[in-house]
Amino acid sequence: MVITIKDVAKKANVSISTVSRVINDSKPVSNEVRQRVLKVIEETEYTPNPVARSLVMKKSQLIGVIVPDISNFFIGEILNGVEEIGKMYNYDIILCNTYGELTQELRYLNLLKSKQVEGIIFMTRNLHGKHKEFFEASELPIVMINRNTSEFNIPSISIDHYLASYEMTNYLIDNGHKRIALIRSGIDNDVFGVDQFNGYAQSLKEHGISIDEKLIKDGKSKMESAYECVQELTKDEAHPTAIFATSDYMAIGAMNYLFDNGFKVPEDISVVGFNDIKLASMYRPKLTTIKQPIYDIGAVAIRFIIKRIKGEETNENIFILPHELIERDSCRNIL
Amino acid sequence: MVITIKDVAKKANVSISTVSRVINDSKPVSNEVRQRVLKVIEETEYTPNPVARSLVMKKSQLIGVIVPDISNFFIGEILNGVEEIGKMYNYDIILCNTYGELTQELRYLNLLKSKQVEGIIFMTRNLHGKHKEFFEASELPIVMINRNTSEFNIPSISIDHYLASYEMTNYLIDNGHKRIALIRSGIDNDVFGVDQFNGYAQSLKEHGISIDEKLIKDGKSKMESAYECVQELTKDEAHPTAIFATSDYMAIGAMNYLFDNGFKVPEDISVVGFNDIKLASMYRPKLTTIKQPIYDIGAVAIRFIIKRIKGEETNENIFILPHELIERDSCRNIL
DNA sequence: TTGTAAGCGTTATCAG
DNA sequence: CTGATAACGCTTACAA
Repeated sequence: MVITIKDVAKKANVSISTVSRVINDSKPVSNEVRQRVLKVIEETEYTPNPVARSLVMKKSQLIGVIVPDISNFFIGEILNGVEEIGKMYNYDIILCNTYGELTQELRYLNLLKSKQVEGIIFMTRNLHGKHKEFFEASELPIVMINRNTSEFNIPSISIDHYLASYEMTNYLIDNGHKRIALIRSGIDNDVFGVDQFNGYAQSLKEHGISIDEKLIKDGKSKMESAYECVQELTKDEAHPTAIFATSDYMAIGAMNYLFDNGFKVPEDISVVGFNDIKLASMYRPKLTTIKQPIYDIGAVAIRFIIKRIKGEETNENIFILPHELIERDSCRNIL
Repeated sequence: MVITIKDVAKKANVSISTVSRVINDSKPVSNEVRQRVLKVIEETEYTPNPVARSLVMKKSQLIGVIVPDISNFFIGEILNGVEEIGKMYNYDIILCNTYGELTQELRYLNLLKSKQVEGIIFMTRNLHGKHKEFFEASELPIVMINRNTSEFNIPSISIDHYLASYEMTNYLIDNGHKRIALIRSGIDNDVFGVDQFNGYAQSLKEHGISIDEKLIKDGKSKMESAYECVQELTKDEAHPTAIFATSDYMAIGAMNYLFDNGFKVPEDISVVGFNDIKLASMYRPKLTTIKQPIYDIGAVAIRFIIKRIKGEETNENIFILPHELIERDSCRNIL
C-alpha cells in the first residue's frame, strides 16, 4: 500500500498542512514538530505524490524534448546534456520523436502542452508558420537548437556557422586547396546552409578565388545524398582537391564514395566535415572537422528553459556557442 | 485561459459527468446530448487534463525508460522503436540516463515509480541484487533488454547470443580461418559474454580446433579497450587471421588499431562484429556482423509492457528475437 | 440516460 | 506556529 500525506499526518499527530509545510519548508514549523514529522516520513519512506502536486501547482517538473530522430548521433549527444542538467534541477524529460514530419511535430507540441510540461526544447528540420503560431499562442518557454530563428524571434542555440565555415575554408586554402567543393546540408531559410555558403564564399573571395557553381552541392544532410554529390563531383578529370561537407554525416558519405571508387583520402582528395560527432574520430582516416560543443548545446538549452520557468528574465535569446577547428587526418597539405 | 471539463459542461448545459462520459465513452449518452457536447468540445478546443486524470485513475500514460547512455548508437535505435510503438498506444516515454551507475539507476527506478509511470524498460550494464529488490517490491511491469535475466526471473528481450556466436564462428572457419581471436564485451553473469564464448568454443570444437586462451580477450564493450586488445593480439608474428568482436563498437576499435598500424582489413586480418548498428555499414570496409533486430527489440519491449499494463497475461517472459549474419567486406576467404 | 457528490493527494488561504 | 478547509480537474459510484 502506498502511503500518503494523510498517513504521515496521522502517525505524527499533526495536520496534513503541517506535514506539507515541513516537506516544502514553506512556512515556519516548530522544531519539535518538524523532527517528529521528519521521523515519521523516514520510517514510512513516504514520498509526495508528484501527480497530485502537479495538479494543484499546475507544474509537472517535466520538460518536453522534440527531436526528429533519437538515433541520430548528433542528437543523442545533445540529449545527454539535456538530461543531465535537467536532472540536476529535478526536471524529467519526456521525449518525442517526429521523423521530421510536421504533423507529428504539431501533434507533440500540443500533447506536451496538455501534459503540463513546463517548457519545450524543439529540434526540427524545417521551421514552419504553424510552429510559430503554436509558440505565440502558448506561454511555454521554448528554445530551438541549431536553427536560424532570427526572423521568427524564437530563442535558439547554435554556433556561428558563418564564421566556422569561413575558418574551415581558410584552413583548406592555407593547405593549398583552390578547387574546393562545398556540400551543404540544407538551403532552407531557417537552416544555416546560407550562412555556411556565405562563410565559404567570403573566404574564397578574400583569397581571390572565384566561385565555381559546379562545386556547390546540396547534400540534404544525408549520407546517401552526399555520396551521390561526390559521384558528380568526381566525374570530370578536373575534380576538386578538397571537399567541405557541412555535416560529418555527409563527410563520411563523401569519404565512402571515394573509398568505394578507388580514391584515397587525403592523398587524392581531402575531405573535411562539420559538427565533430563521435563518429568523426572513429572513422578512418579521422575526420578534420569543426567541433560543435554538442553536449553544451543541450546543457545550455535546458538551462535556458529552466531559467525561464523560474521567471528569470534572460537578456539574450540567441545563444552563440564557441566552435573549434579540429585538425585530424582527412585533409592534406598540397603545397 | 485554459478550459476545463466544467466549462464544457456549462456551455453544453449538461453535468460534468456527462461530459466525462462522452470523452471516455464509458457509459451510454443519448445521441442528442453527445452531439451537443462534442460540438462544444470542438469549439472550445478542450482537451482533458491528463494530470487530473492520472490522479484519480492512478495511471499516467507514461512509461519510464532507463538507459546507460542515450548517445550510444545501439540504444538510440532501440529508443526509436520504443518511442514509436509507445505513441501508437498513447504512451509517452520519460527518459533517464544513468551512465551505468548503480546509485543513479536506483534513484531513477524510485523516481519513476513515484512519478506514477505504468511500466519500466530497463537497460543496465550490470544487474544487481538491489535492482531485483526493487523489481520484487514494486508491482510495476518491467522488462530488461539484452541482459541474461534467467536467474533473476525478470522478463527480458534479446537474441540468442550463443547461437549467433556459434554461427559467426562457423562462418569464419568456413572461410578458412583457424586462428580466431574473440573479443568479448563483458563477462558478468547477467551479460551474454558467457554465451558468446560458448558458441565460439562449440564451433571450434566441432571443427577440431583447440581453444587458445591467448586469443580470448575481454574488450569491456569499449572501443578503446578493443583497440588495446588488438595491440596485444598482434604483438607476435603468429597473430590471428580473424578477430571476432562481440560488439560492432569493439570491431571498429579493432579495425582502427589495425588501420593505424599498417594492417589491412580484410587482406591481412579479417574482423567481424556483432549487433549491426548503423555504423557497421558506414565504416569502410563495411563490417561483416550479426544483425540484431534493434528497432524490434525496442518495439517488443514496449509492447510487452503495454500488455502487462492492460493485465493481459503473457505466457512467455524471455523473448528471443531472430538474428542474421550479414556478410559485408571485412572478412576475407583465405582458403 | 442523466446529475450529484465523493474522492484522488497535494498546496494554499484563512482563522485561530 | 498550527489546523480546517477549499481548490486543482477529473472519474465514478450512487441516486434519480
